[in-house]
Amino acid sequence: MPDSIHAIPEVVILRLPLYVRVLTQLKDEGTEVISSRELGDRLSVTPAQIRKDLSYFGRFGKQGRGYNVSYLVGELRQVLGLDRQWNTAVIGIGRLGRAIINYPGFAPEGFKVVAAFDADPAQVGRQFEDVAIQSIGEMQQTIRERNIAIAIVAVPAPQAQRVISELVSCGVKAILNYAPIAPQVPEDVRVRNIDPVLALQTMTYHLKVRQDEAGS
Amino acid sequence: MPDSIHAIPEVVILRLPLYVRVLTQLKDEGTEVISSRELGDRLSVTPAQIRKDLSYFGRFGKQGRGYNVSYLVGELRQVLGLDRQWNTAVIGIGRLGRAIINYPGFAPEGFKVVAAFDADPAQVGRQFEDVAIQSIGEMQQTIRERNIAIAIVAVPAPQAQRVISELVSCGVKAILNYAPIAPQVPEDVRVRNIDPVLALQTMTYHLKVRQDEAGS
DNA sequence: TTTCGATTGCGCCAATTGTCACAATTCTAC
DNA sequence: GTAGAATTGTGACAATTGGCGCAATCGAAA
Repeated sequence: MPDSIHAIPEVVILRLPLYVRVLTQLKDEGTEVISSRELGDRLSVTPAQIRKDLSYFGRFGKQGRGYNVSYLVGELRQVLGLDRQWNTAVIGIGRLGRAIINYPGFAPEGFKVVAAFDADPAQVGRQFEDVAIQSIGEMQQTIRERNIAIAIVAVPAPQAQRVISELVSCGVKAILNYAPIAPQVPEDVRVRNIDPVLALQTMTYHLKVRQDEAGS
Repeated sequence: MPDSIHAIPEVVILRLPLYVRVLTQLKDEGTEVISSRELGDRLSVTPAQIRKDLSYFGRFGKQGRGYNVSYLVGELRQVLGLDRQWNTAVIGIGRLGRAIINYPGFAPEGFKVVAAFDADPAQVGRQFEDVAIQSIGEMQQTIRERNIAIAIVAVPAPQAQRVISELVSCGVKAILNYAPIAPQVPEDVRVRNIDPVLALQTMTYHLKVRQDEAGS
């Protein structure tokens, strides 16, 4: 159990899915073996970093040869818990929420939307892609019954913190948040924010420097 | 010019938009002054980190009092280059691309979609929200003419790297990528990826640990 | 077999990033 | 005016993260 000796840095966990993605692609292309150098080239990271990241979880490579792609991707999927299905619920069934329910990219990766909730009584009872919309009041019970571990929040910003707090009190420990806010949650709850505006705003700083230089 | 002495860590740039967002909200709520402690509480960051981050760009606070919200948000917007309009182009006008063009959240923040491109000739010429779809071949010229600094990529994964490389050769230095790939770009080009599956996959690791513990 | 080029895993060090703690300063209240 | 409470900005330190370099090992080729 090599992963129980030292705590694993969170940044490492954040990189593993990237490795999985590229390795899966390599596997589909028929590549059987890959070195940390080649993998690093594909991901724009140093080979040393890849080797170190992987070494937190085991010894997957062979000296002089590299990593067996199928084997490594399998091990990493297991490490990340991607070897099972995860049930999710979508909260907020507006344009965005409907798009999320219809998004075909989740299911093949093991993420299944099994419930949907909306505050608007007019929406309750409607059906999208096998999923019937329920009222917010039914959330706690459904989350328990359907073993929902991950919530996807797509409500308008003003309601987002309230909804997230409610999810937390339902025992949800992982939230994918599409609302443009900085949610406050207990530290044992993980939140990932999807926020294109924020992403754009982190790039303009560098563009500005460039633009200002050109102007002077 | 306090920001010219030391290079500013990239992580700091990544946090600034968060500060801007919360400060803007505070401003709207009528808060005039805020301390680093209160701001830190809202963002789940230590006060020291906020003070240090801000200190890279100037001295915005007053001892014994805190930061004037309006003033600080204005300064930070200027630092980030959010005090101007940024023209963007969307490439790939499928379901996702159309949703991006119609998304009402960009314009208020100064990001304007002024062009749209698609490889499918049947799409070319159609109009969405003031924006006429052009062929990929017209990209270079339009990017120059319309002063487009940021590209938003919403093409299917298999085409994404090719499109991104083409954008790079058109001189684009900032790309918001919705395709589930790890794009390779020169180091002077910035890419931010929007990828909900990847975000979910970074959370399951912790859920798995919890689940496994419960099982044993 | 033996040799040789390739590549891993990891100890150790370097670089980066975060936090502490405190002097300096501001505001308020009396 | 003065005292005291609050809070910034920053230098010094601590913690975290990344990368180098090399012994160990693998596979191929002769």
